[in-house]
Order: sequence, then C-alpha cells, then structure tokens
Amino acid sequence: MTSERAKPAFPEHEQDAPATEIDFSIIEQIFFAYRDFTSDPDHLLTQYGFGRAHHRIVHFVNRRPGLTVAELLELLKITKQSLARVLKQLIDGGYIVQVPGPRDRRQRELHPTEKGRMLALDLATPQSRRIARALAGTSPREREVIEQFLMDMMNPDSRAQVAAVPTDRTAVEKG
Amino acid sequence: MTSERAKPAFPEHEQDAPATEIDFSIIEQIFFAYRDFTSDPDHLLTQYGFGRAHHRIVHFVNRRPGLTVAELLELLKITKQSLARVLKQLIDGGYIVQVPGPRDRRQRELHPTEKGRMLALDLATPQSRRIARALAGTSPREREVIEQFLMDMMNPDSRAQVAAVPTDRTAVEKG
DNA sequence: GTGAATACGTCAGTGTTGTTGACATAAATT
DNA sequence: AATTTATGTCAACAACACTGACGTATTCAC
Repeated sequence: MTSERAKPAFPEHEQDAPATEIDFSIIEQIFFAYRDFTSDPDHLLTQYGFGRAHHRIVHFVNRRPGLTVAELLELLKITKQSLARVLKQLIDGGYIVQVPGPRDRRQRELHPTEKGRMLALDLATPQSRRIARALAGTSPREREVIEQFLMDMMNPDSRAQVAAVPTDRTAVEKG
Repeated sequence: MTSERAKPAFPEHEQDAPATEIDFSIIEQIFFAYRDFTSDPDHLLTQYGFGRAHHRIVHFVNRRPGLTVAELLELLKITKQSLARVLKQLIDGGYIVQVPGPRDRRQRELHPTEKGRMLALDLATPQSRRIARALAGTSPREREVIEQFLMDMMNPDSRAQVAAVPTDRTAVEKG
C-alpha cells in the first residue's frame, strides 16, 4: 500500500512500517534497564529464601519507618492478602516489627529491625552501585535531568508519594 | 500494650543515616516509574485476555521480525517452556506466524501478522505517549543524556542486543 | 452507650508467569 | 550412521498477584 495519501512526512516504504511514530527504542531500553537493574537484588534474595516482593516491603519499611499497613498497601498498590503472606515471613524472620499506632491502636506501625536495615542495605547496594556507574561522568545538571525524567514518567499520585519522603534520609517520626 | 504514654523502645535508631551512601531515592523513582509505565499496556492487555508476557513477545517479534525462537529466548531470558505457553496463544490467535528458517529448516522464524502489528502498536501507544510527555521540553542533548543513562543501566549483553536492532523503525524482512 | 465504620488479619480458591526435569521429533552436522 | 541442535511438549511446582468471605479489635458518629 504505497499510495500518496494525506499522510504526514513519515517515510513508510516497507509494508511492515508502523502507521504512527512510536518510540519503540526507548520502550525497549526501559525494559532491559529495569530487568537488569532488578537482577542484582534478585540473586541475593534467593540466598535469603526471599523474593522480589520481600525486597519491596523491606525497602519501604526502611525508607518510611513507622508507616502503617494501609500506607504500605497504598504504596505497593497490592491487596492486603498479597501483602500478608510476604510481610508475615519478614516479621517471623525478625526483619520487621509491628508497633500499635500511638494515636489509633487499630493501626500497626511497621518498623525495621537492625536485621531488616541490614537486609535493605544489602539489597540496595548493588543497585546503588549500578546507578553510580551509569551516572559516572554526568554533571549535577544532567543528573537532575535524569531524575526529572523518572519523576515525569510516574503517575501523579506516585510522584506525590515519592515527594512525601524527606530527602534521602530515613524518615523522621511525626509528632 | 498496657501503658498508654510510654513510648516502646524500638530496636532501631531512626535518626541514623545509613552506614553507606545508598541512593534509595533513585532506586525508588525507578520502581515507581517502571510500575506506572507498565500499567498502561497492562490495562489494555486484560481486554485482550492477555498478560504482560504476551506484550513482551509481540513487541520483540514486531521489532525483529523473522527472529528465531532461540533468539527470542535469549532476549527474554526465560525458558522455552515459559515461552511456549504464551507464544502458542499468540499463534493460535493469529497474531504471530511461524515460518521455517530458510537456511536451517529446524528453526522457526517468528513474524507478526497484520493483527499482531496492530496489537503491538496498540500496546506501545500509551507508553510512547507517556515517554513523550516526560520528554516534553527537553533538548536533544538532554534526551541523549537520558538514553545514555538507560543504556548504561543495562548489562553489557543487553546493551548489545539493543544495539543490534536495525533502526528505530520496525525491521525489514530478510530476503 | 450502642451501632456502624475502619484497620487489620486470615482462610480458601484462582490465574499468570516463571522454574526444573524428562522426553519426542525433525533437521543439520560430523 | 551417530550425534548434536532447534524446537515442542508433558508434568509438577513456586512466587506473587487476584477475588470473596469472614473475624476481631478499635474508633467514630449519633
């Protein structure tokens, strides 16, 4: 179908050419980058007998110590039944402790133990190294461009949740 | 659970910064960015009765039409049993056709059908839009910084596989 | 104070996507 | 002719998500 209809200036000489301008290249780069990015902790996790779901939980409990179960569910966007199975293993293993909410005793604040902090650190280390490698030689301005890109790729509510964490430090208790 | 004023002695010290310089911030940004990035096609896929695995296959068969099963396995880094289940559904559904390899008739070249190309396009469209939004207002130089970052986040062999794709357009049939 | 709503936990079943292991077949290689 | 290679397939299993239903403790609203 090589008619000269009112199509824009897209060169479409092959029959396989897509009808629209789609950024397959970056889509693919994101796929590979993320897969390799997660492969580092995945390898470590099997040594602990854990999976990727454990990593996410330990990460967020470390980043936002004292967060409630409901807050964690909102961050992960999974059901409480999915969370329960994995969270229980982390509690039983002594990586996370639950503390009754000070204001609302129905709530369970989740806190990392020393063991939990070490696990989170262990899992994050190779990822942080990979990021450092990828960022090596970039200026602060360029790093900002990259971070802005990541933020702009998110949905607004994810953006708000990232922004809600005090910059790079472990969270401070409120009240 | 009896005292109401005494703050329990948590086995943690939340004011402590991590022992090492870990980039928790970007790690978290990557998690959210990727999750939201994949949520777009995930929603569409359920309407087709497909899953994320179908997306990956359709994407790569479209990007590299005529690739063999072995090549696809190498790209996805999954087992042939995992691939088979999903690939069969795409073939049965008329999204992908198999062609005996011209040089080696044991091989099965995978080609998208028109239906398959439309599926790949449909799934990629919201992702491409999201990328375009995130890239809006960035200079060509800045875009290059972002792409370079993504490439540098990959393992070397992933990098080679991305680079091995002809152009930004869907590949040309080998004849 | 009583009843409804909320926060959380749990039991039971299901689906997708990954895994290992074993075996079959056709075609290429030696 | 024997072996290796490319692919397919059967069977079992695990991780991690889902829905639906139900239980308990606590808080809120009237």
